[in-house]
Amino acid sequence: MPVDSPRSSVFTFQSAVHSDHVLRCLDEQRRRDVLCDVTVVVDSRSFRAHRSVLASCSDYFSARFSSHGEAGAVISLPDEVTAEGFEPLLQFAYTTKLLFTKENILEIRNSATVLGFKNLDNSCFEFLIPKFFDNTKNATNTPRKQCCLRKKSPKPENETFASTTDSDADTNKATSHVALDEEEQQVETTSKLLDPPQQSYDDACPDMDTQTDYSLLCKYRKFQMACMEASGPEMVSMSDDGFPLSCVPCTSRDDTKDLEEPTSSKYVPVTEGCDFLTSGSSKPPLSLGTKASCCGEISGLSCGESVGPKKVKIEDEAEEIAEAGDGVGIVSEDEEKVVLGESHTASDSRADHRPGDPESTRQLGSERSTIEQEVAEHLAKGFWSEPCPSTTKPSTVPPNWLKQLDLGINTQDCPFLRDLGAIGARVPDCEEPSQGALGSPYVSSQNSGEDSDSLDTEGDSEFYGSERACELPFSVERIASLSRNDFQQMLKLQCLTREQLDFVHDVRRRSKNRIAARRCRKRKLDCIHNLECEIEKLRTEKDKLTSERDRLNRQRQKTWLSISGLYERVCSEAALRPEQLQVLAKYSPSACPLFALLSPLSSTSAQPEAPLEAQDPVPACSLGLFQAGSCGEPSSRFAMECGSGEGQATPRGLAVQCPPPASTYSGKGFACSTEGTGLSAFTTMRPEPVSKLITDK
DNA sequence: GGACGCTGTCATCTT
DNA sequence: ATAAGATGACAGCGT
Repeated sequence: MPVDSPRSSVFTFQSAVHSDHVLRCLDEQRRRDVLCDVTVVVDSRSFRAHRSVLASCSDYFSARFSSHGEAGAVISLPDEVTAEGFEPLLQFAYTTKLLFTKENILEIRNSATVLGFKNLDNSCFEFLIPKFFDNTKNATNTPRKQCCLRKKSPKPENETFASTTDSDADTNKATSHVALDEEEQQVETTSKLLDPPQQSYDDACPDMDTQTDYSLLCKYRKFQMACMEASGPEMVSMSDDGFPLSCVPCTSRDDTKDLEEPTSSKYVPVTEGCDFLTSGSSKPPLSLGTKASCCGEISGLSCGESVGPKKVKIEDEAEEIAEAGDGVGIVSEDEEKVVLGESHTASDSRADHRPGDPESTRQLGSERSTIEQEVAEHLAKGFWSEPCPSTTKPSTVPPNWLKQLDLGINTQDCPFLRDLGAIGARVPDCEEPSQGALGSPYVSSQNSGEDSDSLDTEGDSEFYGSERACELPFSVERIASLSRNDFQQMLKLQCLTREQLDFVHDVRRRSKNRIAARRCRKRKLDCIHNLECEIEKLRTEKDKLTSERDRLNRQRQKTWLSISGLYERVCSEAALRPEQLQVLAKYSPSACPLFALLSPLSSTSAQPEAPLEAQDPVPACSLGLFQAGSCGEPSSRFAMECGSGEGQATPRGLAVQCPPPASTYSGKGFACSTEGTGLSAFTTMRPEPVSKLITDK
């Protein structure tokens, strides 16, 4: 039931080639070193570039340029960035194409992470790397998951990301970093100035090694808390990722399948210019690259998997991309080549689609997202609902949604439905309109006809009864994507009935909730993934510490044996009586190598009953006493007082029974320390003379 | 046919 | 007070 509300059409012209042209010119300028205003030095190699381009692509450069102003004509990148990793990124910045090989993808990924390369974040690598490397076998060889590296990615301190909330920031601030290994500490230092770019579900993508960003996950409070409890503050500090166009880190069935069948797709370097791929297989081409997704879901799709069940995923991806604003895509041309490229929207889709090919259109339609369908519907209705008389349903449109659309138009006469497959890559309203056919501009109408939410959802279908009569002059996407103010303003501009208003609000509510649910689920998955990552990391750390402890124990035993030998020797030569040794120990200055003086005793009365090996390897404190004693710290008096009575006057026994000094973990191993508890305790317990000596010192 | 995972939706709570 | 977002619970659907 059409509503006789005034309808005004707004048309948008958008050049499909302008952005490409600009980028090409910039790339050309870069190659000719024209107008380049910065030199980037990596690994002693220099790259000329434009600041604006670098800053546009990289959070790191953005921060550097903004903080250094015009000062830095030459920029040296952090050590984490290698020329091998940076060069492809630079090329990507100017061409939207990332050329990589199995050999350098890790370098690229690491560089991209450190530099906070937008649109190329982890999800892409997250999908690809596991395919390159056996994730299970080489878990330790592949770069640490993003949750552990995220901090390495610089981000301007004041930069905000959609996914970064205040609470996130607070959490990060509150996070205390435990000692990391040197590398991490180094990076961490850098990161303090330049926080990692956090691509959120709305603007980013994780990685499979998904370096999912914990700061992003901070929204997921309960999980975050659980994470923090489970792994301590370090965890948060070490995690990161945004959900850069967040691709779910291979958590879907399809991803799993991909991982399980790594040979299903081959990834080899692709020649430049191999931009968008046409399906090399016999199956109809999929214009998946259009909505550019870095996720394995879509790329997996293009790699030969059954596409039928993917419909929802495509939609999902499309919406996420829509939210993200800029997509990252793995455009698989065939199973032999892989290129990462930014979305170029509809044009690509159109290129793949075979207009007029019913089979192609049918399959495309069945795979196409509901949003795309809606867009097509709106576009179609916007132009044709009035002029087109109700006729038979076109055969080129999937019947399942023709039923819902019930457009009552002849799609053969309607270019939008006729070429429905080409519209799939449309960018949501929140962005600029997508590009039209290849090389040609297209005209879109924001004046759409009947509104509809996701056509494939159960709840929505209810609306296609009475509510379908609510012909709204804007799209569902628009309803959902507009800000509150814009939304209200748009409603004010329209003369809508109460029914329509309710419908619109309901559509908006459900649409947003749908997206929120996706985010929520993604966060859960990311949290799980991060926890797994952290577990793995902690296991590695534990192994490392265990081996370090064993090494130190061996070293301590060795030292003990060595000193014992000296003991024996000195004691036998001095032949002092125990009483003499006690007196001597009591009043000896701390600088005096007391043990050497006391050692004669050990040779006579302090022979350990059990072999040294059988004892608890020389207690830490004993070595500490030796060391400290040699430099004048503890006195024998203290050593004797500490004794529990078994070894009383025997130097070795005293040493063995002395309470171990406080041990602290320095991150590199255990170290005995008399700091704090040590020296102060000595000072307190020592007889006056010795105490005074220490104090004087 | 049941288990399982994914997704959308609703209700409720928090921000 | 309201809107938006987060999240648990539920149901439908496909595998």
